[in-house]
Amino acid sequence: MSEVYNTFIDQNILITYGGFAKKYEKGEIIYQEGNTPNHFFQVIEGEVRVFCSNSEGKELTHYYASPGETFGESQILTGLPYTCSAVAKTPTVVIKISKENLLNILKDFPEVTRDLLFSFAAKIYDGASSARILIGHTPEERILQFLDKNKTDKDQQAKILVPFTRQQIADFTGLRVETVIRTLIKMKDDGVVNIINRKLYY
Amino acid sequence: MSEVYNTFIDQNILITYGGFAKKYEKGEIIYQEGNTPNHFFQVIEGEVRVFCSNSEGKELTHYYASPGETFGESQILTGLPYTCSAVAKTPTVVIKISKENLLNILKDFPEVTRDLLFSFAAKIYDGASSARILIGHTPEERILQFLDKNKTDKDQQAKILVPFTRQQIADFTGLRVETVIRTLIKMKDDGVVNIINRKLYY
DNA sequence: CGCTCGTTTGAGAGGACTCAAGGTAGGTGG
DNA sequence: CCACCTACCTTGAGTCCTCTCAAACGAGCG
Repeated sequence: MSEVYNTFIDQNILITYGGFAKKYEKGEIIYQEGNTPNHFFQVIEGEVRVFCSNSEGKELTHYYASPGETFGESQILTGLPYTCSAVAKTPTVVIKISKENLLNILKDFPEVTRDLLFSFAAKIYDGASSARILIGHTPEERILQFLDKNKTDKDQQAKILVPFTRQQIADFTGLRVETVIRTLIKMKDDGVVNIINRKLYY
Repeated sequence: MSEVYNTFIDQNILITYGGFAKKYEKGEIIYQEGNTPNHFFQVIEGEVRVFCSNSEGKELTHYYASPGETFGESQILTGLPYTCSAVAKTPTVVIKISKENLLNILKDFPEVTRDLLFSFAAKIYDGASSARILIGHTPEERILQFLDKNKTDKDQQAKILVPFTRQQIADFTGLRVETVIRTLIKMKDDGVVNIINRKLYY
């Protein structure tokens, strides 16, 4: 997710309005493509991977939700079935709250609605950036888009460590691992990235 | 866009708070990739195409904004530069309002904020669906995703006219026109779609 | 009729994917 | 301290299929 608006709903409010915490083991499914949405989720601890998969079982990562971030918001509000799955990447604690209770919060706390609106705007922006990644038909172009999107400090001249494995980059860009590896090597030769001891710097 | 939440802001409120109408000719650029966002837009008349392009100049359509729909919301709220361009597809009238004025509306009208929140949720959902289209590595899979997404009545058994040209489908799916055409012909032979007099039915 | 836009067909090349196998690092347990 | 295991990274060869470029056809419109 974009780091600009990392807004979230006050935990106390969530609990007061019927929200409850739930723990998930690593790898446990929180919800699955096709399911009917019942809850709004906010991460307290751990990390959640939200992704969708195509017919061949290839998976595209949409984003990782970290503590403080929400996920599954668009589905709970639209009521449309999940088009993505959410899986705990690490042992994770989330607060779940039903749609009805969430709507009560929105009614009683205009500032929460406002915060959420900004958070949603960031998600839309993020989604559009993801689409940008997926159209670049050159692997290099896709990877570059991905790296740029995830570069926290855009002005940083020095190359910094990219905290993703080749496989994760592949899952974000819709490429195969082998293609990512081969392309990164080419990019290293061109001086675009550094690879030191298998670690990637950009 | 998804048709579920076609919410928009009351025109009178927009005008009262400093919004103003502006006319664009067909093909005129409303904003461009890289620009700094200054306004929030709502379509009154006509149709606006929002798209981004890659280095080769290939364009990916994100969505068409019809009367009543908003666009460029995520950028005005996040303040991040445009990653897409918006162009009037037909002669178009939009209402523009500055960020400052928009924020005043949000402050004074909680229900507008709420409506916008739902509208944003639909946009996020829509964006995720677009990503789904782009990962299908078979052209048929991509086109099918696209057709399903745009099928208004999901339960409709009879095939209905698809109101998009081959080129438009190509721009939505990230494929080339020729590929779309060849794939559609194959899909016709398989009975998935109908093509009568060059018109596509699904 | 002539223009324009959309559709269609053909032939060819490039490149990402696929499958298969091997290499490397970091962590765990004896 | 070493052997093992697992997850990640790397390399190779071959196939398939989309893109590319080029050309032409069809329909709608003034």
